[in-house]
Amino acid sequence: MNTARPEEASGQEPRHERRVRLKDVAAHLGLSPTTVSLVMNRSPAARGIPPETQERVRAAAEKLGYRPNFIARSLRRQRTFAVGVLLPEISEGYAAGVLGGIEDQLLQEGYFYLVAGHHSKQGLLDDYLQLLTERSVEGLILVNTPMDQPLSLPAVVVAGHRELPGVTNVVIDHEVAARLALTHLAELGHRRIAFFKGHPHSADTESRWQAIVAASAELGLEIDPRLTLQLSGGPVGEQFSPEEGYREGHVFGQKLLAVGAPFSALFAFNDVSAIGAMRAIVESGLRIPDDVSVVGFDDILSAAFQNPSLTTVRQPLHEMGRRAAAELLHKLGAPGGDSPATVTIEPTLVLRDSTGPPPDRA
Amino acid sequence: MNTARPEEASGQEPRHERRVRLKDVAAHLGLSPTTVSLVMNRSPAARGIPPETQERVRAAAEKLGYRPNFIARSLRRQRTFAVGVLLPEISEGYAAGVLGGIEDQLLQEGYFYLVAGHHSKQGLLDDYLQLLTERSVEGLILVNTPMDQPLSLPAVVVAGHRELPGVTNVVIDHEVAARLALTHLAELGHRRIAFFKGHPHSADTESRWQAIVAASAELGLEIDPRLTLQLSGGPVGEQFSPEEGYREGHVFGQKLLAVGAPFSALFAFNDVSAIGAMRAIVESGLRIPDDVSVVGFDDILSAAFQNPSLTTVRQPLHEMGRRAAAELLHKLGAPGGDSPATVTIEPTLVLRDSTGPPPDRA
DNA sequence: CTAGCATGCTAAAACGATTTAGCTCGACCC
DNA sequence: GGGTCGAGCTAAATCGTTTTAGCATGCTAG
Repeated sequence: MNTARPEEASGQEPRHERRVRLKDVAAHLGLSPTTVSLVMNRSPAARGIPPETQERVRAAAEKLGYRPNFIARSLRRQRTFAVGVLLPEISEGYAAGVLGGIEDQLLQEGYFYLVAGHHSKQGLLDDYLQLLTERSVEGLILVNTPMDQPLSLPAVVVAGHRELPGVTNVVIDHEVAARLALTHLAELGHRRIAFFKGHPHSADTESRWQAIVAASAELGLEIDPRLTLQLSGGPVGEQFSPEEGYREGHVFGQKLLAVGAPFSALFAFNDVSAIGAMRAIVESGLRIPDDVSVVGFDDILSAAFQNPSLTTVRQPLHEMGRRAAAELLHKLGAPGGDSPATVTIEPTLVLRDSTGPPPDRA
Repeated sequence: MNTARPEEASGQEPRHERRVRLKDVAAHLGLSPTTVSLVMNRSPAARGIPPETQERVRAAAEKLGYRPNFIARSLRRQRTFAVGVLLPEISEGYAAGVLGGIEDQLLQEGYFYLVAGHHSKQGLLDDYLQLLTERSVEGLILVNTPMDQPLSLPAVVVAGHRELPGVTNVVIDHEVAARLALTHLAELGHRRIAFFKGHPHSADTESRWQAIVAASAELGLEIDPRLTLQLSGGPVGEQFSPEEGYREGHVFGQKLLAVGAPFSALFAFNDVSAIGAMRAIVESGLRIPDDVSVVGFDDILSAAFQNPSLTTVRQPLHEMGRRAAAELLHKLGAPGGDSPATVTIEPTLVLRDSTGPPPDRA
């Protein structure tokens, strides 16, 4: 019935009561905002404030439910503790895996991040880069995102095409990947191995292929050009969707069988094409792994669910994201410090049921 | 080492030149910051400023490369154009799909978002809720995230357990889902259908099962309790990983076959358990779909890659994320306005090769 | 007695915008 | 000649912090 109090007056709607500000705490204590700020931030300058007062301040802050306004603080300190992440799109599988790792690492270190999916459109990419800068992100992580201009912020690139001055690249160790897969096949006894090469526009294609060539030489395996098929990858700049990759794998599997040159194993460029090829192989009446062994690359979820389950080189996407974030935070913490140009991540071989010894030669 | 001219002193490293501020543009033109601000924001109050001056201002801003500082603007306007997203973790598949939709919608409308993965830990959830609030997000989207306390911000929940006052729930239309799947099976001629019920702690379990019961009645199908298996789902509060779900599906498929009661179709709770069950079915010597038809739920990527490919009820995750974001933006735009308590999204049935007519009865 | 020095605080200026409330000047009216 | 009006601006407050530079006050030392 008391109408004097404003919060009573608007009693109908439970209005958002205003957030408690530093100033409110100060007023409540009869102290200055400065003092409260110093205490709350455990600033070294709070040396001069007696423990008793400090305790009073903290108690009041707690009691009033004071929470500092991060925006105001950011403005004043010129630090946002936020980084920007640019990627083609989240649902892509690859990017989502990496993003998960980025997320873990950043939040753990008290940072947040803003994500923008540019859908492989240059215009959007430029716009979002602009917007992120306006929002004062402190650094950038680019996932699977081609970039030609030099960046005005500290940056780390995951699966990037080219080298950019000052930016760190996080890449999978293709040497190890090739050696793992081919050693496994060679030890099983395979000598004639077919390959799917990656799309010419994919970042990983070239280095992976070189690693395969090197590892083959090391192991004394010969590469038969007739058994080396290059996936097309669709229109420049766009990525194949997984379904398209699967279809292409299916078609290329059929092509491979049609070549006529004998082979007992296939090392595909990625899991989706491997899975597509498996379908073609099974359809042709051959059995996996009895007649043909198949090794994929990536270790997507479906790889484990295949029948037979797919042996594959696992890209630790989460770990790659984690490292990318860690590397960026390092740059932010030590500007001008020593940042590696490249961080290589070790893949692992996941042994499943799609590989086995080659059939006995008649 | 401090010399007179700072920018000369650090000449070695091409230091970040300071961002151009509003004040700089104003000074450059001999105008006041006020004027420049009015013009740049096309404020109605800029009515009084002659077009010629406006043009001068815009030209100068362009020339100097002026970009407003979003932080400062946020502080003054008390708007951040940012929302917070809480989810268990990004790589989970479900959440990543929804996040993709959220992302599309929000960026399109000029918002950004901050994501926090709480890994199903209450402590982390509370902390991140706090942190997001401190960062002044304007609203929240909770994906697959149980929440008991009422929230202090406008919020939309995707796949939430309970109803919260004032928050909008985005849910799949289970009625439609059940009808789609069961009608399909009934039309093929199936009468004896087995079911996997969801984990007791999953948000969707109860409503989906009720919908199944209702649809069965409608279609004159009888539900045999012996053919109704409830998945366990592991420890309370934790989610099964996909691999575990797959293994559970495999085990439950075996159980189902061991029951001895005849059935010609299985409607699983999700794709991973369906895929696991398919493996058990094939291993037992039965053929899919000749002997047993299988319908999944979700349409994960692997569903299309199975052999045979899996007929499933597709949850349009992207669309659900989009709608959630749209609904939140609506709330933000019209506070106190009319927000539906529930938004239901229509699933679709994806026909593939795991369903067919039942075997002829002898 | 006074300079010097802790001690315990605070005033005020940032940070970079937006926004409210005018201010100045000339033209026009009566 | 004084008042009014509109045109074209601007001063200053504000958002909520942090941080620099001091200001009182009382004690001690010389």
